[in-house]
Amino acid sequence: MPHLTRSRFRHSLIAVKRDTAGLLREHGIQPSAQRVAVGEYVLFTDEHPSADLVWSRVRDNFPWISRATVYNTLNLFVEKGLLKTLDLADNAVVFDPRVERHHHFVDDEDGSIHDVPWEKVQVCNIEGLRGYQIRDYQVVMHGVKKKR
Amino acid sequence: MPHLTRSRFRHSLIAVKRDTAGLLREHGIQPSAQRVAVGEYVLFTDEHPSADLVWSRVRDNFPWISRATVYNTLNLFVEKGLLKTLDLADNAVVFDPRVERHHHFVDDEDGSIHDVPWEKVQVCNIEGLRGYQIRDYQVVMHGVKKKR
DNA sequence: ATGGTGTTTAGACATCATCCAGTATTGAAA
DNA sequence: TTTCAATACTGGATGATGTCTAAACACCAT
Repeated sequence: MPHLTRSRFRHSLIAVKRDTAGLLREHGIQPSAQRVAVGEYVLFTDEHPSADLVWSRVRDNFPWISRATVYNTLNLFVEKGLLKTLDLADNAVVFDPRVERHHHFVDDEDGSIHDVPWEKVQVCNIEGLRGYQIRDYQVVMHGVKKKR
Repeated sequence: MPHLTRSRFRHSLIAVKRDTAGLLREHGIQPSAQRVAVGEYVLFTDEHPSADLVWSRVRDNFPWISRATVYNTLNLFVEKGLLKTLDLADNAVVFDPRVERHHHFVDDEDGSIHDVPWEKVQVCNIEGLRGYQIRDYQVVMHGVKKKR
């Protein structure tokens, strides 16, 4: 299961920063300076950023990068399987570097999005649905984080 | 269960068209001509329209209605519980007059959205999730409609 | 008629995302 | 190392989506 392995690898902080370029190359992407800069942020964040948030974050270290490049790069990463897009709330697309299956919880107070591991929740009878060829599915939950 | 009853009522074609105004009034909305025109389309459609599609559809019968009025009316309907918004795909908010719980299937080929009845699919162990206070949830499926 | 409340309107504005044409960079071949 | 073709980057234009505002309008009670 290459995806799971890849993901675990990416999330182990030690091996990560120094090899973003290699990661891009493995996915058939020429690692330009701009793409590495975008990748170093977006492939390792868990804040589910919008495209413009990515732009803003990357400019902290790379002030001259253009908006079009960030959008192009994000779309390229999605096409090559490094990112997924989520359409969950706020009529804004956000990006998620966890490409393996998981569910999502949306905090309606602050709009934050949280990953819920695939095993925590089960969906039953979905194979029995007539008329649809299901390629992917997830549970989307809305609510608020518990105070504790 | 007032919601289910209300919904079934609304979807029974006979009782419907002649009483959109009454329906609005029951929900605390002054039924102006524009609001009734919007309601007669959006409260009985199953095509999950975006705001601008609503505008376009309503203008067929009501050519002088303004865009702002359609947006205002849709937001008012959501606030008063006649509609729900969905953020499922295509970075555009769409509206759904089925306010009772149900799931959604998104056709990735043509972008169409289909309602899946609540009973067809079950979600297990969702109450056991720690850290989240869940107010609402649904299963979102992606794929293609079966040819048949 | 008058005034008050609430609604509608057109257009301005803001944001999100893509497209385009010119420029720069890169990698491979000579 | 130089050249060239392919690829990538850039700023600005464009389009789509959504909100806001101020003025006009409609309706109702006085």
